[in-house]
Amino acid sequence: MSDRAPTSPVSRERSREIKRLSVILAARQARLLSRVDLAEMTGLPAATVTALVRELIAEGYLIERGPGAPTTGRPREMLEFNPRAELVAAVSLEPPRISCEIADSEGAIIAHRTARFGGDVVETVCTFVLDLVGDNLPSLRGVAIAVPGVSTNGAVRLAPSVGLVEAWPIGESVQQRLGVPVVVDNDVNLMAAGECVAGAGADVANLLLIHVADGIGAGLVLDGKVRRGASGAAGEVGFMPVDAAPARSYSGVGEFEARWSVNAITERLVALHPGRRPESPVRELIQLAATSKPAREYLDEVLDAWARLILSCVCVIDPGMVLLSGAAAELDDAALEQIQSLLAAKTPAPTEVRRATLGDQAVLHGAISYALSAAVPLPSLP
Amino acid sequence: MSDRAPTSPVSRERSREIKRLSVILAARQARLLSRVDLAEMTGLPAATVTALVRELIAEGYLIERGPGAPTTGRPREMLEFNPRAELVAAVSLEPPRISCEIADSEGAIIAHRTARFGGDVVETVCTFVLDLVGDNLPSLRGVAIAVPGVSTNGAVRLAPSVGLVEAWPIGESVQQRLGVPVVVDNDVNLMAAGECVAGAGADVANLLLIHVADGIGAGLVLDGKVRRGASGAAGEVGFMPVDAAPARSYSGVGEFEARWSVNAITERLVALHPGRRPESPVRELIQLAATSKPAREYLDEVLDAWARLILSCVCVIDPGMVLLSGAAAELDDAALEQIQSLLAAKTPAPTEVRRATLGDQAVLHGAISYALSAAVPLPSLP
DNA sequence: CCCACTTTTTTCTCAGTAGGAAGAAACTGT
DNA sequence: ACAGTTTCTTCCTACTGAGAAAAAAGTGGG
Repeated sequence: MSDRAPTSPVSRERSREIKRLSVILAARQARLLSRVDLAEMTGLPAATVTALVRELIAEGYLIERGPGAPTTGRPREMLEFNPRAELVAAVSLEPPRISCEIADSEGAIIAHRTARFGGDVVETVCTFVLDLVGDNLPSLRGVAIAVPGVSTNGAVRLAPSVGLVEAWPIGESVQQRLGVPVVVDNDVNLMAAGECVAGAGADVANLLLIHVADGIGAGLVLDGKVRRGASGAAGEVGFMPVDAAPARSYSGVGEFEARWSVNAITERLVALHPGRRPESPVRELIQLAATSKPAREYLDEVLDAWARLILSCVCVIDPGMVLLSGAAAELDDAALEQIQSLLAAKTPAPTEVRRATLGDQAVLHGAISYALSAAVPLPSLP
Repeated sequence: MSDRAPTSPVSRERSREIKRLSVILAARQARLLSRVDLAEMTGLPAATVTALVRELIAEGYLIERGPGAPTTGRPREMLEFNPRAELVAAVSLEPPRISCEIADSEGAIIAHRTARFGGDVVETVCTFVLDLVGDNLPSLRGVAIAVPGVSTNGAVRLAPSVGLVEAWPIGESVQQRLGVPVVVDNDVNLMAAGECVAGAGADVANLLLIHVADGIGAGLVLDGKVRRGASGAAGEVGFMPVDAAPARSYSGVGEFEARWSVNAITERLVALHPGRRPESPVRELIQLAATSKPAREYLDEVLDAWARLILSCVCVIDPGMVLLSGAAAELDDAALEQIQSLLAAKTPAPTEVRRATLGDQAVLHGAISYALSAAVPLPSLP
């Protein structure tokens, strides 16, 4: 796209798109508002707003909802933004499973399906999306595909631990088949985006989300935009160096996550308290720490290590807000307070640590925000 | 600015600014080009370009330089971009010293002055800038002020080590006095910006610059834009945790820089090789390591620590390129190769390590790029 | 030296538009 | 019932984006 000859930055086509997007974004944010409100929020003159609103009503984006609150003067005609005018497909690839949800721009799920797949992934994704969206295809604005590895330019280069082939441009193939924009990204990045637009981070423009599961990864949002880095590997914090670790080459599993991920915590828990492997080892460890001194000491080690990981990240990017996700979201208030204290003692910038709140819904909301941003990609101004 | 009522995103004023900026940016980049080139680079139609060029010639931005290379057809009239049409003041505050340079947009210095100051900083800065710019005041596009601490929104919150007062909105005061945009930032951030536009990082959009001096700090550029973080503390990598460090509260000096900055290296060098404190301790250490086993071992420790610092940063943001500045730029090829190898063994993403090339000029070029970006601040589109 | 051809630059032209102003509509309050 | 206020719509026009045409300035061949 960027290697095409540039079109005029002030063309009538572009001007029209800018006005439409201004109104759509204002309406999407406010949900219920009048033409006067739209004029104030966008800076467009009243005559222009009238014409745009007429158009968007005809297209189903806006619905007239009757008079506003009684005041002096002509009552406002309230307009409701219709999230069903913009549908998004959120696809999650966790080989051998694929799941797909169709949601409106508010996150309400309209249809979903989960299945195993082993054939052609592009074919499967397209079939799922088309089946689920059905007659609403004209309202489909974009597709977001979550993968558990590193993606660069829509080609997936997955972590060896989940064993999909490398250099696989599924995004472009799906986009050609479906005719809408398709974005592919790491699922932790999508979680960060989701929490930023609709979760624990909805009130900030910068945040770091740390997700602890079998691995440890992070999603970084700066100025409301997910940052992936030069090779799509931003947030691979599981590879943080641990001083005492033995030197070894790249193996797909990072030093830090080898010692402090859910797998490592589970191993240690079973050693401390022989029995069945717990479903939620972090929660289990916290409970055990109340009565067992060795468990208490180990919990302190874990919290100290996670606090140092957070501190390392804060030193680099100063996000102001850190969200803990996955197993790390299971920490109780005391543990959270402990991490906050460890951090406060050494951090160069005030940093608030919160639990992520969306859980399984984070990826969906992230996918929605991605797909809607991709749907009208206004080229950058000079 | 962002709390003002928005103006129309498609107004004629805005349209005019966009066209002018498109042409100025294209000309600035190309330096010598024709109207046909301008039309191709900006997407503007030929008629529009003709009118804009006439205007910019009248204002001194462009100079007609005669026919281009002979080809079939009417010869092109070559236009040269005039960097003197855009002057920038780069101010460096290192209490008790202040220095000021006036440069054109290519970095050519027109005037400079250094002095001690102790009175009112705003008054001193304004006096310096006005004196140095003289009759060229109409060409002054902006002022950039470099400080050795953390700045947020033009207010300087300096590191305790250099002892200036906190919460000091010099940027706004200078802007009101001079009537041009003023930006204030940490000098390491300005170095990163400078290397990105005119130095070792001129061919990339993302980079991390690590500066080793009495402290250790970093500047981060993502998508061509310096990132400061939520509190302006991004890049405070001197505060990276070191596993073996004793716990202590925030003291203005970070764990990592306490052990691996120039001061620390100097102390260790004097212990290894009693004598005068060297001017360039890193260079000295490298020379000593060729003949002294303890020095060799210490050099390996330093390089390992710096490599781990770089690895920590790469895990978080994946810049693709790391520039070493200050004392770290003094590493020889062998040492650089050693860091590159240590990194390659553990990094999740390919990362190239280079020396910064601009040295003392980096802050100036950073200031130029800041001031020119601030000079025409097109508000973001929706 | 003249002419055909090519390419660049400038001028001409006009359908479309941004947005101010005026008018219509729909209320409240007296 | 009417004045006043506020919102929404229509009217109007100076301006503009950009395609097309014309003018300009070369080269190359005969």
